[in-house]
Amino acid sequence: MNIEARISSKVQKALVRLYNTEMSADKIQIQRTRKDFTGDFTVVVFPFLRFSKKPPEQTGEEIGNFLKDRVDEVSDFNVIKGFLNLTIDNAFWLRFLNSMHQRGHIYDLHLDPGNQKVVVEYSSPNTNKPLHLGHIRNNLLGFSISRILEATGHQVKKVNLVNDRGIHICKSMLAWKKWGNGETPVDRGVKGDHLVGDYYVMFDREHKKQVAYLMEMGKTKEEAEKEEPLMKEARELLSLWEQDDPDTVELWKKMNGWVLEGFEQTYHDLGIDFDRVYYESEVYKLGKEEVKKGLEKGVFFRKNDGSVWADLSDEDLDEKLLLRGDGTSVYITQDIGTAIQRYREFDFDEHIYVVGNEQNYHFQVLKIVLGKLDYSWAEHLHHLAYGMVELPEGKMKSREGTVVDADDLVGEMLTTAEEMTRESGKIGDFPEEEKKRIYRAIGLGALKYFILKVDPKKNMTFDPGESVDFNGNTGPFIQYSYARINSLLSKAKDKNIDVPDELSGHVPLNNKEIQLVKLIHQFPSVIGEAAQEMNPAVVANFLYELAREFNQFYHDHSVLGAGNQQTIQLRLVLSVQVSKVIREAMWLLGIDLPERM
RNA sequence: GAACCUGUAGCUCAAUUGGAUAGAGUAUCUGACUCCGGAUCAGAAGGUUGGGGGUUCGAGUCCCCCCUGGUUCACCA
Repeated sequence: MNIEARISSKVQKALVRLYNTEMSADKIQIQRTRKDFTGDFTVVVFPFLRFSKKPPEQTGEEIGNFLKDRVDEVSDFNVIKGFLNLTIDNAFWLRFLNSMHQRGHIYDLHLDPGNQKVVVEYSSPNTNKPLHLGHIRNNLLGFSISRILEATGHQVKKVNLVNDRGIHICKSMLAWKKWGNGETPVDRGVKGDHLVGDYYVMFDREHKKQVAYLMEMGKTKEEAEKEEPLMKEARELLSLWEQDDPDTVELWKKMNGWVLEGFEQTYHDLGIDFDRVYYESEVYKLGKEEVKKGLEKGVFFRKNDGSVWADLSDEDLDEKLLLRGDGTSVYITQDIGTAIQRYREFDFDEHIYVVGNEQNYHFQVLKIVLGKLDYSWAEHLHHLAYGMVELPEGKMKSREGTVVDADDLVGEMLTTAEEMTRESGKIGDFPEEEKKRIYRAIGLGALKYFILKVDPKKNMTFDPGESVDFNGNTGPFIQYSYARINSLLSKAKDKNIDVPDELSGHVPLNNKEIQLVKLIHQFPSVIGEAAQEMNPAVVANFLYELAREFNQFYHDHSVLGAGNQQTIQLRLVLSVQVSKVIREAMWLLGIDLPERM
């Protein structure tokens, strides 16, 4: 049992003894004592006043005395207003540090281990244009959350659903057919996803021109968009594709191949991966059957034109189209099918969709519709809705060319990392390959940390010019702290100072040291909270606090130069444990650590 | 038009889910050991938490009314 739980249960006993009151553990608030007060943990006594019928100070005193008498670890207490601040004995922190030092990992020390099968879907790109900043946020979130859930004991399947069919794909195909002169990514020396994306943009531009022209000729906007010849051709292409026209399918395969190759490169550069990749072209028909079953059961209804709908009025929503009049499927149809397929495949306990919050309505409806089909697991579908990434001037718009391209961004990060590292001159003697790895760790670390430290559900602003810094609350700051500890340890080795396997005897701890041990102690519950909230930012914020605390400690106190052997050993063990937590927490974020930088 | 989300220091973000004097970074200014890494550390300055009301021991957080920005409400995905 960890110390907070022990205190909590003793407070319960105190309430019974002193005020004859039973209170459930979750009603007892125990929090970290704020820095400006003395103490380690704080019990909020306000909720007890209606039972004690005494002023807050007196109630706090009474409970404080009770705890001091019966909990060995509580060495002292003070009461300020309604807050009972408890001080924990040095010996406890020392014991804890020793036990962590003897453990292989810390992250698997969960308070409340889970053992569920969880599917996490993320990325889910369209194969008509390259990935951009928004996808980066999606990918990093999905990947990190998967690791966090794994760390809390769950079995995670990372899946990707590639949207490789539909009218948007046909647009770039058509443009390439018309104006591409057969060029390939190799011909032009660009990544395949970028090449295809260019044709998608080209289509859009020409289409708009044509629409404008038709409107000048006196058509209304609706008429113009409907009659515009390029769009008509694209629709014909889609129809040909659905009829398995050999030429069309061949073209589709070729261009999709280019894009997917480009995506793989980007995923690789970002350091993320999947356990299973689904292609919409392979699964899009699955949903139709399920919808038809629902129709037979009378859960859905058919309109005169043959289209199939779900009536959601009992959920205070409108009617929702599930199949078009011509029998073709819409977006939600395939999600119905894939959810059922995945349930059969994985028998999951939870299914998480990492998808932008503009699709809140979609997932709300998806759950309801699956519920109507009597799939009880529908309530275990969870939409992790993250906010948009905006630029200082507002939303990214592909038409206006303000989209931040994923590959460009990664490239810039690596370049900056290289420049910064060169300036510091710490790795001059490293082989070229090793240097590249370090630049990559730092550049990507800066980018990943910058994005993951923000609460997923919030929109965030990204300023391409100055956003990703290397000083302050950043990835490199944490990496730097880690590299520093490494350097310290190798220096110790040079001096033939060993890190002991165990600290023996009574070693006094100063404030900074206790502060660090407390943070290490907090780590498992931080992971638990991050998993619970599905929020990597919890881990990032914790990491920053830990690194900052360590840097202060390192600045104020000499490790190898500490006066006595005992203190040197204590500080070495503490440093090793801090670096272990940094490594594990960064792993949860998917960020690599350079040994030197 | 309706529903939902959002608004915290010049800028980018926190705030233990209703708890103490709202904290960090950045930018600006000032300073730091001949000593374990200066991508560090310390200090100054910066706030009517969009505005107004309410709930209670206590509100950035919960409720109501406005204001701002955004998203969704498609036989698009």
